Formats: sequence, C-alpha cells, structure tokens
Amino acid sequence: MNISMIAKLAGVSTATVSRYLNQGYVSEEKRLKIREVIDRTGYMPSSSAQTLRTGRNNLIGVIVPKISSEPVAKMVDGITEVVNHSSYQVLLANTGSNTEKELEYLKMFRTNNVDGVIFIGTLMSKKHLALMKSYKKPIVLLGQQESEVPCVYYDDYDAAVQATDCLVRCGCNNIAHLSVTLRDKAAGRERRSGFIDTLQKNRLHIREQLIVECGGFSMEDGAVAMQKLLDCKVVFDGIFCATDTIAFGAIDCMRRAGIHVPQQVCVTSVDNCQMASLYDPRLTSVDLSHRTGGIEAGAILMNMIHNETKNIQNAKMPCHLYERESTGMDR
Amino acid sequence: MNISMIAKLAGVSTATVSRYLNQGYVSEEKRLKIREVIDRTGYMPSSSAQTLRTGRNNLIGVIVPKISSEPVAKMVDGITEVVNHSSYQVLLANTGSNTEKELEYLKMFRTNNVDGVIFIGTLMSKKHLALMKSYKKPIVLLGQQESEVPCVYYDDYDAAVQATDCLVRCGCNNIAHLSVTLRDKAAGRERRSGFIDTLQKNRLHIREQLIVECGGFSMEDGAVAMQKLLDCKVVFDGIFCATDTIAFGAIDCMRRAGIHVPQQVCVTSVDNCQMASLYDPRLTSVDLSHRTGGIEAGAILMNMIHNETKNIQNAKMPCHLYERESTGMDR
DNA sequence: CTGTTAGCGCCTTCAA
DNA sequence: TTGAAGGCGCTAACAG
Repeated sequence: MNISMIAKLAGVSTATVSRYLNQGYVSEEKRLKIREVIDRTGYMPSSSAQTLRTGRNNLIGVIVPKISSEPVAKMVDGITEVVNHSSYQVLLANTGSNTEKELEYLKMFRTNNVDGVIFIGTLMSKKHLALMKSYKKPIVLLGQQESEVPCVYYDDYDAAVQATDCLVRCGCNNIAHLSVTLRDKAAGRERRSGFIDTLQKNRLHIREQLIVECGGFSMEDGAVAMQKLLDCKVVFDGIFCATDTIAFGAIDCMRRAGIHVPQQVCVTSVDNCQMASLYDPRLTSVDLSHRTGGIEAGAILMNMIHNETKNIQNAKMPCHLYERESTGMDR
Repeated sequence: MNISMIAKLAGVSTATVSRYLNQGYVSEEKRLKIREVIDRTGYMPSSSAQTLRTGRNNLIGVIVPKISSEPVAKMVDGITEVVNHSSYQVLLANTGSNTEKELEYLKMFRTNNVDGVIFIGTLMSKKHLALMKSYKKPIVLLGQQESEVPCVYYDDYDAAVQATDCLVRCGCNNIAHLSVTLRDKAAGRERRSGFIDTLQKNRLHIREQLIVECGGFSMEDGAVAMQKLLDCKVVFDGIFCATDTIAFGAIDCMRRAGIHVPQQVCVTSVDNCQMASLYDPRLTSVDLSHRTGGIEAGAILMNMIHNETKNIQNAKMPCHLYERESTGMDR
C-alpha cells in the first residue's frame, strides 16, 4: 500500500495525495475523496521514503549512561513528553556508561538517523566535546555544563552549598564529604567546590582527610568510602554525600559501626530520589529537577530544529533542599 | 557524501562499495582502497535509503507505560542489551499508561518505522489483542500472558504463592491482601489467585474483608487501602501486598497507627525493587527477574526477525523470594 | 569478481 | 488547483 495506490483509488495524482498529507492546496472535493480512501485502507506513508526525500525523519537520538538509573529515567521521561508533543520519536541509545559506545553513538547520530540529539553526559572527554562541536545538526548536552555546546545542566554547585549549609545550621563543626571522581564535573567537581566554599564562608577548617573520593556511584562504594573515613579515626559530626545512593551506603556503614544518624552525625546529599523520603532515617537531600531538565532539553532541541537559531542556548535548572530526619528534622 | 562519491573516490562502482558494506565479494585490492576512502571521509550509509530499498530498518519499537518506573526501566535495560548486540536500535514509545496512546503506537509501528515491536502491557483490552494479532511483523508482549501472541511474562502466580507461603511459615493465621485491579491480569488477577489458593492449600479461612483493592499503584494508594482495612476493625497478622510500592504505603500507614512490623503484622510483596532491601524494616519481596525478562523478550524478537519462525514462542520468567526483616528475618 | 541499471515511496519543482 | 516527472541514496538482479 503506497501513495500511488491511494492516488489511483481516489482518482487523483500522487502529487495531490502528497499535498493532502502535507497541508498543501487540495480542493474540498478531492480532499474528501482522499480522506475516505485513506481511512478505508489504513494507509500510512512510508517514513523511510519521506526521510530519504526530505532529509527529515522526526527522530531524536537520546544517549544515556544507564536507563535504569532513577535520575536518568526521569530525564528521559521529561524528554519524551516534550518531543512526542511535536510528533518526534525517541531513539534510545543505552551505553552502560561505556565511553566507546557513547562516542560511537555520537558519531552514528551525527551522520544519520536522527534530526537531533540529546546526550546525557557524565565523564566528558575532549573527544566528546570535539564530536559535539563538529555537529551540524542540533544537539543538546544534558546534565553537564560546557560553554561551547548548547546544554541544560543542574545547579550542582548550589545544591552542594545548600546541603552543606544545612549541616552548618545543624551545628556541625567537623563536616566530611564523600565525593566522586572530579572527571565528572557536575557530580564531582561542582559539588566538591560548593562544599569547600561553604565551609570557607562559614570559617570552618577544611581537613583533607575529611574529603574521601568514592570509587563509583553505588551503595557499596559509599560504604567503602565511609569505612575509609572511620579508619582514619578523625572526628566528624556531619557529612555531605555526593549522591543519595552513596549516602545510603555510608549510613549503612555507620550503623554497623554503632554511629547514630542524626544524633552523632548529620547527613545530607543530592538527588532526592524516591528512596530519600522512605529511608530510615529519611534523608535530607537536594532535588535537582531531573524531569524538568529533560523537558527543558527537549524544548531547546525542538527550538533549534524548528528555528535554526544560531546562538548557543543554555539553561541551569533550579535545585531545592528537602530537610528530613538525617539532619534532625522531625517527621 | 553518498555511495557514489565514495565509489568515485575509490575508483570503483557503487555496487562494489555496496558489496563492501554488505559482506559481498570484493577483491582484496579494492577492499583496501574502499576502506581507505571511507575512513578518510567518515562516510556512513544513509539508513533511510537502505530502509527504503531493503524494507528493513534495524529498529525495534518498544512501547512502555512509564519509563521512570523501576521495573519498566529494568526491562528496557535488558531489551537494549540484546537488541543492540544485533545492531538494532530501540525506538522508545513512552505512553504514560494512556490506552489511546498505546493503541496509537501499536498502529503506527504496525505499518511503519520498525522491524519488530516489544509491548510492555498492563491493562490488556480486546483492542490491544486484536491489534497485536493483526500484526504481520514480529511482536512480543512483555509482562502479560496471552496465548495467541508471543509473550514473555512473569510468574506472578508463583510469586504470590511464595510470598503468601512465607507469611504462613511465619505463623500468620489471618492474612490480608492489598491487591490491584483485576483488569491487570498479571499484577491483579494472578497475584490474587496465588494468594487465595495458598490460603486454601493451608486450610486458612478466606475473609472477603481482608482483600482490599487499591485504587492505583502508588504509595498513597497503598496507604489508603491499609486505612480502609484498619477501619474495618478486622484482625490480621500478615499481609501480602501486590507491589513493593503499595507495601511501603501500607507500612507507613500502620506505623502511624502504632502497629509494628513484623512484631504484630508480617508483610510481603512483589517486585523486589532497590528500596526493598533498604527500607526499614527491610522488605520481604519476590523478585520477578524484570531485566532478564527484557533480555528474553529481545531474544525472542530477534529470533522471530531472523528465522521467521511461525510458531508462537512464550517464556515464563522464574521468580525468587528474598526474606527480610518484614517477616522477622534477621538482618 | 565487477559494473550497469532499475526501482524502493515519496516530495517538489514546473508547467498547465 | 492539479498532474507529470525527476531524483533522494541505496541494493540486488543481471550481465559480463
């Protein structure tokens, strides 16, 4: 079933059917006839032929590190919402945080396949940047800030400031930080900077020993880092964790060591995942607006596709602190 | 940059380049020449042209109710793993559990766009079934069992049996069930049947009042249903919840009512989400192998696409009970 | 082993 | 307002 069948059945030319399908001039009479035939046959134009002809395919490539990570899934949820609204569909590239795969998809989408790309970045190498800058088609980086590329990023710095400030307000004097690799600018560098700056602002001493870098993002990584901290025998009464998951691991580890949260140590972190408000103790955490970030990235991309605006658009998402039991808040 | 440019630069015909790209016969000499040109130019064939010509586009449509739901994300993770391995990509249709949208995507994918479809089903109407049966191209239903359609489903019945059995073993005599709508055969009907059959097998009385249907799948729905149960003033010492999320809501509600888990009431549920092992009390739950289900569905689909096998393939995923604090298990 | 050639289904000028 | 015709980039006969 193709356009010429429809044309024949409706007694018109293929050009007229094409116009009918693409809001061109068609007389009322023929319009009705064509509609009738299309309804009856259930015809849908071949998207590959349309793409070949027009160069547009109404597809958005979305490259993600891990779809089963809660923040990532929320972002994708936001993206699909906006993008489907403009009758685009999402081509999902799930890389498993494999850098090679990320680059591969970035290359693949650049040449082919999609009208635009959203890349949820974690560790940004020079190769990533170069590839993104070489893009002729619209691309938006989500979750990391880069000045030379359109991006939607989260306020990791302020999130860390708020989380640390909260510990200070709780009366903590010796505040530790479980951080992640600085190669991740957002979750690593920004959050650590916010932490350090806030300590300084409050004239609190910054002890090297109190900043421990986790090997990864899992609970186990958080627990291991906490154990390292405990082994140092340094005193601390508050801790800012780079992510909720790390915080859960850390608290678990403290519990095994007989340390009570928040009585002996207050805990804050970033992400405000579902679990944060269910965990015992309920975790004080900063919400980064992941879903809204996805919506915003989708909107900017749609804008780039439709308006072909040249200037690089950016957006920083707001964050919001939720104070809960882990910093002594009542239930 | 297209195939004829490459052909010209390499001093061969387009057919030879095409053969090079599709494992056809090419002499070593020309092979090297073509490779050199392709490497130099970064050429990638136009997938829309390939699709138009061959009728295959290496795309799998995946229709999901909500990508930010943990079980769904796990299934999609499994699907992408298998499917990418066969150099297929995933076109994600996120419906927000909107039936109209589900049907719309089912129709859209039927005619166009993709080489195969995986549909993660919840509420299956006759329309869904009819549409799926009318498919000429490979389609796999995931998460629901239907005899006339290839499907990969979870052992919801046995999950309920194991969860209920566990409560019986804990010495519970008055066991309640927070269920969900029976229109969801898997999470509703099957789990309720498993529950009821297990009570009968153990010669325990089944009281209508002890089975409460939740209005939805959220924590709030679980809490509301539990409140209804408490309002009845019927005695119960164990409860089987249709999902973890409902269990969290129910436990929260009991806590507010001063009821202790597991001392006064034991709790079990299904899904074994991340939170289950972190919640206080750690939740006894049955794992359905969501990710493996996705892998299996992807494998069956790939098989259907490549072998064009006619017989309808099915697979039931195994489930596994994890006993934790909510049924009195030590930490 | 290689080149020529005819479309796949559609859109879009161009001429009527 | 409509139809004829060319071509988007590629593959698969077919002929050599």
